Amino acid sequence: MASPNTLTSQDDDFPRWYQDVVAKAEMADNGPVRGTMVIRPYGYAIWERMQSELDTRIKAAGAQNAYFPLFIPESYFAREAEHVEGFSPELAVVTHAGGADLAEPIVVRPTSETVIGEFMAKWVQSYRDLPLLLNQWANVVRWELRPRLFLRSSEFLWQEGHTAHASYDEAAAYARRIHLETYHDFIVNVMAVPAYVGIKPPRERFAGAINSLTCEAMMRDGKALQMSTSHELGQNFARAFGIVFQGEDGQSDVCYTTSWGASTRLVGGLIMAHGDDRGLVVPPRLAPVQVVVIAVREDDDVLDACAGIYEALQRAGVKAVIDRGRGSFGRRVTDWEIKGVPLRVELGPRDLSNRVATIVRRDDGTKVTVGIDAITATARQLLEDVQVRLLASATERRDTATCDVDTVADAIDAAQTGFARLAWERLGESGEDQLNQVAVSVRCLQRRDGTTPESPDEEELVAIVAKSY
RNA sequence: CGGGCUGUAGCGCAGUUUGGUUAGCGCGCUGCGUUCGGGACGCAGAGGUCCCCGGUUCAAAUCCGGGCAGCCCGACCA
Repeated sequence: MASPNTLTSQDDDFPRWYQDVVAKAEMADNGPVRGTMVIRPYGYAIWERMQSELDTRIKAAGAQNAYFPLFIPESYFAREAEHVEGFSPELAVVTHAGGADLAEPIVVRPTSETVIGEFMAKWVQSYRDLPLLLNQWANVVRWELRPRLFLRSSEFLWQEGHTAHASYDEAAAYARRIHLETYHDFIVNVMAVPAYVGIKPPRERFAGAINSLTCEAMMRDGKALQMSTSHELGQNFARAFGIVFQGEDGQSDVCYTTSWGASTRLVGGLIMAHGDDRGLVVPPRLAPVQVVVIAVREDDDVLDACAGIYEALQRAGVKAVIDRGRGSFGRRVTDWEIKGVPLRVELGPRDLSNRVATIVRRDDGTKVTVGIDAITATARQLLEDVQVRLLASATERRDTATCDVDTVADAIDAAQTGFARLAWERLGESGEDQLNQVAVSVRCLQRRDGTTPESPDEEELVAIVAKSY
């Protein structure tokens, strides 16, 4: 087994454990439908935890869940010029249904600004209807040229938020709030992945957006992965779809809209940010299973003791499962390691007679022997330690692989192994061209203190430059 | 669409250069037994349109011609 630097499937370095645990390793064998992906139950359990954590934060930001159609009339796309231009090449279009050719082709949604815009126009009449804060959990389809497991599959699951506001400032503030309080908070505090926050340079923006905010993480091979985006759409979509409201003064005005999303790509990001040669490493706050209680042997007394430990853990709010001791010990241990379960409690007859158990950490492999009565307290403390250590070590890896440079040539050089940081005004259009020619791009623009700027026109911005997935 | 490469059992591969009994190996799978404190072992089994079509030949996974599919690097991108 090799390090999980990439999610390619033909490579000698391909970590085979993805296939066992998380997803079907190669894209699903699905005839001419290329690049679809099968997520196995354990991988999906991780995604469900991501959904749950994100959904809580989305609701805290006031948005409500809703659902909109999978099929979108092709004409909707034509209404926003940049949007149609950006998405046309990757649309899957239905031209035939119900045994006949359709009068108008139907697009399988690649994202839902257009349908949701259509409905927002109906729903918004008055300033009293604003802000309208919607979110949907859905699958979308993008016929990408080169699919990649988890990172760019033809079909993927995500959450897409869509909001309409009465003013530019309010819309911008909301996009920023989602960017920081929903996405960045989740990525850092739950996934334990340090992410650079910032805005996209104009050429990297979402098609139709006036500003795109992004969280960019570094994978173990030094490449960048966009973990989430939040877009200020200005009045572009609102004008195209007629999302208009009457203000307190009686005047009609066009709304300002936002959209924002995070996808199953996050599962790929998790694998590549924390995984090691032994398999997945899932941070405790994200883990569907935080502690596995392993019976070293299938023995009644041992099983009783395991059940007691399990119940005590559950009572303390720890997500635990019992491995009941069928099969060889080594094999079972390895299986739990591959799944990245943060802690395992090993208990056998010898331990039982001494009233102790061994707790092993997945992240660094260290073992401690503790009295049976102390297991819950120790486990809770260790879970906290693991969470902290994962973020700290990922941050250290990222920081040592981020170089400050002064020239485009040095940036390209640094981007071969990590990130480069240089003054945005040093780069300019021509610098960006030079980067793009060698598959390097500006991932985001930040202020000098690392915070997210309002626009690319702010003074003294720095560009984070890297190769990306 | 450019540049590389590959199609043989569920998965990973050898065999193809130099055509030759019944097409092999590892993992996985089924059964029985012994095991079980770090990926166990023995024995017995199941499992194949050798990508497709055509040609050469006594004989084709192997040679020739033509297709098709997939993977990797690039353009596109959550």
